[in-house]
Amino acid sequence: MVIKYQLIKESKECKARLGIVTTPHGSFETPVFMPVGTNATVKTLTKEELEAIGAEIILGNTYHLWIQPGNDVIKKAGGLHKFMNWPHSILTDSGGFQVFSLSDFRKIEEEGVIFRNHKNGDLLFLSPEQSIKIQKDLGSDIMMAFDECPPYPSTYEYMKTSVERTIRWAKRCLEENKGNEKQGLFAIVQGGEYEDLRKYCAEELKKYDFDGFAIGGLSVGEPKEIQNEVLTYTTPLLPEDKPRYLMGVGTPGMILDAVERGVDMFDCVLPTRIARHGAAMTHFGRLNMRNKKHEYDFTPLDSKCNCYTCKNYTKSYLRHLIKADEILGYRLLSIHNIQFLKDLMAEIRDAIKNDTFYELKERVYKEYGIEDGKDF
RNA sequence: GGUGGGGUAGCGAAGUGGCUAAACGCGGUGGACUGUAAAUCCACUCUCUCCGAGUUCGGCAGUUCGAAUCUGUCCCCCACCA
Repeated sequence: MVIKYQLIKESKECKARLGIVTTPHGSFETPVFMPVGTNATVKTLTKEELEAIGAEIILGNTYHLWIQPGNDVIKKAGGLHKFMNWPHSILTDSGGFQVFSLSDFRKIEEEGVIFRNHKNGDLLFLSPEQSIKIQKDLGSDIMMAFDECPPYPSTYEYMKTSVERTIRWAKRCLEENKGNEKQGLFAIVQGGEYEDLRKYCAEELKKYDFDGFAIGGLSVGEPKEIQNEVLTYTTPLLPEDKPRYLMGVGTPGMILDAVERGVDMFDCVLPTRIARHGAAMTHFGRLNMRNKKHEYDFTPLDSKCNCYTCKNYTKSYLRHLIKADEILGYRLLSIHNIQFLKDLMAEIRDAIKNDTFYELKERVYKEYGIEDGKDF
């Protein structure tokens, strides 16, 4: 296996687990949060800043890099690591999510998906083989299988058809990747809110030699209870000796819920996106830095945070930067928000180690003001 | 002093007889954001006892059923000429 997973400890309290994932570009402890860097950049941040935060693995995106600058450019640059100057691990999403999120126009066929370039309207065709070819050019450590991410809600009939196709596509990805000793490949379990379909999908995918397993099709607008329910019955179906990745989840409450059910890896655009929208994630809940109440507040963003931003700047200054639309404001908030989640993950790992997970979960829910249906 | 142009909500700026409490932009205030078409999007932004009502478009006086829009006059600003 290109990707190694070492299980360090299972929680005595719940399904949470502590592990170490090793890729060709390094290893990191899990549960882990992976910042999203779609366009070969974690928006606004440099490699040094990400390293200072302690990020060990980031995401890139097949679809976006395929249409710009083009996988050939990145291949010639020596791969995505060299291209973007990130010597640590990279996971690339397959483009499957863009089929879901991007286009009004798309036609899903057995062979692949026809859809339109969101920048210039060009007709594009993405298939499992094409996605893997691009990801090979990118040279990511972990590639994702090309899947279909069906919307919520979808009918059982549709979901069944979709899941069966996603399984066939996963096998084609595996076939296309045969002999690749440098990159790992994760399969994606779909099935929506239908337990038997999730089970079927997981059982089928488990038969093949994937390096890890993701749970997809969640965080697409379904209620939190459904997400938890799906995780409760899906995660135990996944191999214990491989990493488990919940795609697209990144609010503190949902991360805790998912870790509790045995998930190891997370990614989410939330910290970087809301930073650019002027919001900070703090131990006291979400702060909208545009708000007037921060005008004369000369204390740090988050008194419990030791990030670069909190060590050096005040709320008043950050509010000023955001209101003045100064780039530095968005950068400083991005640094803080990623650090915030990074630190939360460290706390989670400690809590698993010490079997104090529920204590932590309760505290975080209370401190962050997480309530039913409202998570950050 | 003369000639021309102009004074509209916090600012800029449309509107030139009824459909106008008045487009739009900025600013202001709040909200949203989940495998990134997102430094984006949404709402509110004259006053009030806010379903409804009341005062507005430099001031005053008129014309009219009805005026930000027409007339007179006064005040102020800008440009050019003396």
